[in-house]
Amino acid sequence: MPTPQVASCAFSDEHNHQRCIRTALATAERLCADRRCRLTPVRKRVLELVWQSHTPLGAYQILAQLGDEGFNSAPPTVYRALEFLQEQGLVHRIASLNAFTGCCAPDRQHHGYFLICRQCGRAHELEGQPLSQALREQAARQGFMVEAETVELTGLCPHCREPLA
Amino acid sequence: MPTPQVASCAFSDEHNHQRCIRTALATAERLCADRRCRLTPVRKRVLELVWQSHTPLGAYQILAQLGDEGFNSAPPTVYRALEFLQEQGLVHRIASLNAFTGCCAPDRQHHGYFLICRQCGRAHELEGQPLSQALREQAARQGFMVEAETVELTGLCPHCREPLA
DNA sequence: TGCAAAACTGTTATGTTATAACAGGATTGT
DNA sequence: ACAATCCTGTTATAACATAACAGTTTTGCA
Ligand SMILES: [Zn+2]
Ligand SMILES: [Zn+2]
Ligand SMILES: [Zn+2]
Ligand SMILES: [Zn+2]
Repeated sequence: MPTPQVASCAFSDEHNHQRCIRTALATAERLCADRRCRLTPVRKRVLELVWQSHTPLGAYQILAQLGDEGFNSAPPTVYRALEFLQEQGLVHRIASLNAFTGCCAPDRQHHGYFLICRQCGRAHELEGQPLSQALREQAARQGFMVEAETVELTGLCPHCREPLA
Repeated sequence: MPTPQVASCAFSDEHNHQRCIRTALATAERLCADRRCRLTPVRKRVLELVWQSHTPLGAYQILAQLGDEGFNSAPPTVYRALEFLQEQGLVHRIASLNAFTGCCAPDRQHHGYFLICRQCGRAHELEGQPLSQALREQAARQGFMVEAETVELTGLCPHCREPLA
């Protein structure tokens, strides 16, 4: 039986996001078990907070929420949790926002490509194997060996365009 | 007669980089004159410093150099200059490095795509009309209107790969 | 079970990047 | 000359991120 997939839901109107969150956490639990790494309470809670937000969260926003809940709330706590979650492919860092968002396909090998709405702040993840191909060809022509990709497109999402049309 | 083009020279070994800098500054002067905007001394000097560096410069690195030269050296000085230069398309900000680099084709309409070497720190600008096309198609399928693109590929440049081969 | 190594967390301090807000000066067009 | 605009100086602070070291928990193995 295939893994339940969490779709990138940033621009989808009607859906039960609680379910997205539960699925994401369940997938994370399973992946960490498979990989023999530990999804500790702080790490799990950080992942949950990231998923609960409808826009990418800054480290200090996460930190503030952790503090309200009695967790330790010094910066290293949250940066360490985020580092772990990134290593496991459970969250992506969005460089142009200095913020973090849940990965919509943590059990698949991919790069995170994002459409980021400047109006509502939501970030939609594209799973971009085709893009990857085109980018790598350009790079190869220069003799460059690509190891990591940052692809972030900023603009207006379908909802935020609508009023203007 | 066409505009003299400044090539992206980050990964090219043998060239007279002083000439690159002079050309970049001359092009900037001309563009600003055409556009009736002012390439003031600080702005010009910031652009020159950015071009002089073989790797993208952080704002505070620029600031330090300005300070040594008797310019005012509080952060807003350099951030304002950089903002102007970005608006005029004379420099690009590299989000994944929090750093700035001179644009290699300021008189052409384009997005800055970068190959960034994690070893030597150099950043090579690709003028990526073809990429742009592929990216926009993906976005269009989602109903997303792209306004700005951040495309930064990190890895090893031709020179830094060589010793490993 | 007992122990050592490894992994994780707590804590303090500091480094780095970026902007807000307001005052003053230079430039431009009329 | 004057007003509007643009540019710069200055102080303060916000936002983002890591270093370094101490202590605890977990894990694997004798
Ligand atoms: Zn992802
Ligand atoms: Zn939107
Ligand atoms: Zn450019
Ligand atoms: Zn290199």
